[in-house]
Amino acid sequence: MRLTTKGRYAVTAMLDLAIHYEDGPITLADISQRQGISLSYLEQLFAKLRRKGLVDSTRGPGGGYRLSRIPAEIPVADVIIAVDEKLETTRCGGLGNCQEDERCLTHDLWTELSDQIYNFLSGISLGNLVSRQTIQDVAARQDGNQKINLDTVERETVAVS
Amino acid sequence: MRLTTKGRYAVTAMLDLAIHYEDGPITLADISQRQGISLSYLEQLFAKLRRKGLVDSTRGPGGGYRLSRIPAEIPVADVIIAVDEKLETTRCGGLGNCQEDERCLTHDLWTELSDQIYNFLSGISLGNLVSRQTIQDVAARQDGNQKINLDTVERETVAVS
DNA sequence: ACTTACCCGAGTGTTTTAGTCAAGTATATT
DNA sequence: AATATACTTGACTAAAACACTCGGGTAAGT
Ligand code: FES
Ligand code: FES
Repeated sequence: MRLTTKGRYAVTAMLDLAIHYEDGPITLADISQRQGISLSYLEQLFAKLRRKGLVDSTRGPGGGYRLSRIPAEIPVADVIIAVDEKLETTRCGGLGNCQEDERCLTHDLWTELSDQIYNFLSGISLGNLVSRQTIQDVAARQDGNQKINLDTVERETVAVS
Repeated sequence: MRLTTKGRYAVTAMLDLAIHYEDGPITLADISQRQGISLSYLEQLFAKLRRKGLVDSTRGPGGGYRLSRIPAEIPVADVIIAVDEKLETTRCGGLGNCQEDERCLTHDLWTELSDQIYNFLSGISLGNLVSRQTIQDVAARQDGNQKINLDTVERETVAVS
């Protein structure tokens, strides 16, 4: 298994989408600002999320991304797998052939661990996360900061023009 | 979290030691042969395992490594941590500061996942693994192959001399 | 027309991985 | 004492993975 920023960013971005689920399409620029993830990198991630059918996109002004299903129906595991991170800890990829085509000593252990991880992450949906108080708190802080940042930008823009 | 061959090899090697726990010191050459792990790489891993006090070493002919405690008292988690693989899935390393010194949206999720993984791997000891039938089967196969390989080497040596 | 915002592929510096290699030290056997 | 065994240490490296960036495109709204 490897859980890197790719998988973490994907879940973070999808969770942002879940939090603002009622607000219509959300632009990547918004997510980038709120979550502190580079816009170009987000584009890369959302290309995969779209291909896997987890999000729908609308182009042009007023466009953006939205979840293809309600948040409660999107397990975290699906998001991570969509961006190509495997929740697999075996060396053989489940084939049981990593020692000269036969199973190695620890194959069963890693298989059990993988199941454990997969079960945990499929048991938690985006909707589940959104309803948590601690996450609402962070979201509120981010929306506040974003507003402040926008105000600043606006003021600066005015000052320049 | 990253679970790579380093961690997997460490557990495999330690399990080999646990299986042959009653046979006195085991040489890295034996483990290398049975488990198909490069000798030099094993040396690197065992340097860490020794520093962390998981194995004891004896030098010279008849020497080798042995577990410092009985297999039942060595959890798999300890072995993985000993070779520097972190069972941590947060980006912040548990500090809760990965978004401009504040906690990010997904911090709690990764913390729970880390706990889940840690609990699973500390609940399983080398002794526990040794007692499993599937693992005994693999071990038996390996001992068989090793004997065959040794016979071959012996025959070849005789043939050459 | 013009702006917004998604779409796509290629490229790139840095870090990690998965080892190797060489030289040295302690111990046991002959 | 000589020799072989086996642990000990440190430095080194090719190749892969990571975490992005850049540049140009296309569709939709106003
Ligand atoms: S991990 Fe599956 S055979 Fe080794
Ligand atoms: S993972 Fe801990 S703050 Fe982001």
